[in-house]
Amino acid sequence: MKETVTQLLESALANLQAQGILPADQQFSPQVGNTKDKAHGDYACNIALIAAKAAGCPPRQLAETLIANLPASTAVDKVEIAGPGFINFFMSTASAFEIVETALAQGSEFGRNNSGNGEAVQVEFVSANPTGPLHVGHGRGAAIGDCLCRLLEANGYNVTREFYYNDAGAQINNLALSVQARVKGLTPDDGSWPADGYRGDYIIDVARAYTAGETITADDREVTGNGDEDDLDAIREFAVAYLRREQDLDLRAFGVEFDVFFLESSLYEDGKVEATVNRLKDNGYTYEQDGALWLRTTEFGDDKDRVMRKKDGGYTYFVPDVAYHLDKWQRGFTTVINEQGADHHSTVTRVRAGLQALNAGIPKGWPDYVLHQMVMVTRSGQEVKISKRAGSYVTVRDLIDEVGRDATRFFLAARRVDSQLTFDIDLARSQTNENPVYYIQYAHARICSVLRKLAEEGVVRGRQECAGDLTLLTLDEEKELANQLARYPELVANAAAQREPHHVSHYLRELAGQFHTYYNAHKVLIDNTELRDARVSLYLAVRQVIANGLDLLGVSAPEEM
RNA sequence: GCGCCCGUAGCUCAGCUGGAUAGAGCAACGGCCUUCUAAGCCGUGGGUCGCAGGUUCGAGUCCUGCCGGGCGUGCCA
Repeated sequence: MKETVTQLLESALANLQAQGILPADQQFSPQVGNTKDKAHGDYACNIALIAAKAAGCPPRQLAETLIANLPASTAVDKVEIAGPGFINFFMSTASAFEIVETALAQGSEFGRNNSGNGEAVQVEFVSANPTGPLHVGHGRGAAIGDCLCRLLEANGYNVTREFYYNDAGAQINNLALSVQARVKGLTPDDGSWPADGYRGDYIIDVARAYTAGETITADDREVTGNGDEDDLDAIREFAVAYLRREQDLDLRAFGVEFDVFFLESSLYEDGKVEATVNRLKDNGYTYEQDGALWLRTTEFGDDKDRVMRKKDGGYTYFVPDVAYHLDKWQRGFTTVINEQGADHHSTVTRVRAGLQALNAGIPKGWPDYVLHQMVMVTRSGQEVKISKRAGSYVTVRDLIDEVGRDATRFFLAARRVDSQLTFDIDLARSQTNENPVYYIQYAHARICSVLRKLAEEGVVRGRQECAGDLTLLTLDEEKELANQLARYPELVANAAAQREPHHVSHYLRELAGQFHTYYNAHKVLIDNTELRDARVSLYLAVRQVIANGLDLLGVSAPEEM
């Protein structure tokens, strides 16, 4: 529909260029927008305001000339000039409901497109250290990252979901020491407890399982605890496997599945860290100072140079990070998106600088980053900081157990990534109209309920069956509902292109609201079967779009509440 | 100090990459269930878009400077 208007305008602009009213050597691309006020029609275009200078005449006059040169179209009822020179398009009622047929014909495919053309895209997200249960910040990352993946898939990209495990650094040593201390019966209050040890209760579980000789299966490996309290390597290996399995179970409960779990340790094992270091040295971007090896990241926009190899001989975290991203590049991903907490934003410059210093033909701004801000959890208006199991933070598991998977996912993906998020447990738990998740799901369930009622009357409608005479749909609510459905495909395209998954939940909230309004104002199961069937067709289209949209969020679309 | 992000109704947030009179929801107040699910709907009130400049036909949106909050500023990740 919007495309139709755009095409009409493009053709009119070409006419004006042919007539010499507009310069032929300039490009004019009309931006067609949705109107806020229906007094302004269905679509509006500001091209006359923008091109007025080039035409050398007032915007309104140019708008008039443009309208005179618009090709005739049955889709358009009338065109008006408004304000300083906006061109407002009023679409015909009949054309507005074509979207109902389209949505029903395409079903779960409606809204999807193939603009990605099968291009391989990798999204790395969550990437928590295997040192404890996932916290709510990881949950936000999981919800955003997975929704982004679904959006990219809906645009025809071939998406790989990847989780990077920092299983090789100092934090892991900390973990091993903490578990070892618990194996030896120490508690965090003891004087000999490791300095930066992990104090959460889950360490007790790991220690107990290790002592008991349990066998842990985590992705690519199986590890059995040997119970030896002095074998720190065995403890480390066991603890990492244990927590990886636990994190993966949490993610599955959250409805997120990864294609690749990439281990930092494998970069060392495969010699990729060493190779990266050598390459950086060979390229002349490193120097020795104070017993450490430094990288000249300042040559690539960093504030100061960064240490690569510490005095103690170990590498700082960003060296394997660079090796890892080189590996991503070599695997053929020209588009890579890293979803991370904004508390790690300082790595962005560093990793990109390291990649540039490799001279590997990697583009400057590569890879892309989506950084989400912090999450605060509240209950009864008070901030919640403590989880019994993890100690100092609220876990993803806590939230799933308490408010459910759907609400957790929805709330964590419903806000712009760069604004801080307040997760209100009371709101997420409530089963009233305060809660947008239930509000949207209820719209879906209501439609299903109407279909059941209709079936009781002996009328069975296929979920994608368009029936009735759509020209009988003449109410304002119906046309606006149809217009909202027509926006869905551009929502899918925009949200993916901008990497802004929060648009999905907002769109659905609006669509559900419009539907509830319509539902309450006009009965659908009426005696006039032609009109009834047409309204049911509209209902079915709404149901389909809600289901498709919820699927992008990884939220269920229940048949009844 | 420096870097990144944020500041929109009492609260939680949108604002389609510069457009028309700034929008929702919640909370507050007032209505609607012999009618397809009231987990719903309708109505009312509520704003110097943090402040001050600038850019232009036009700024919540872009630029500069302040103020306030968050995060970072490790030879931690």
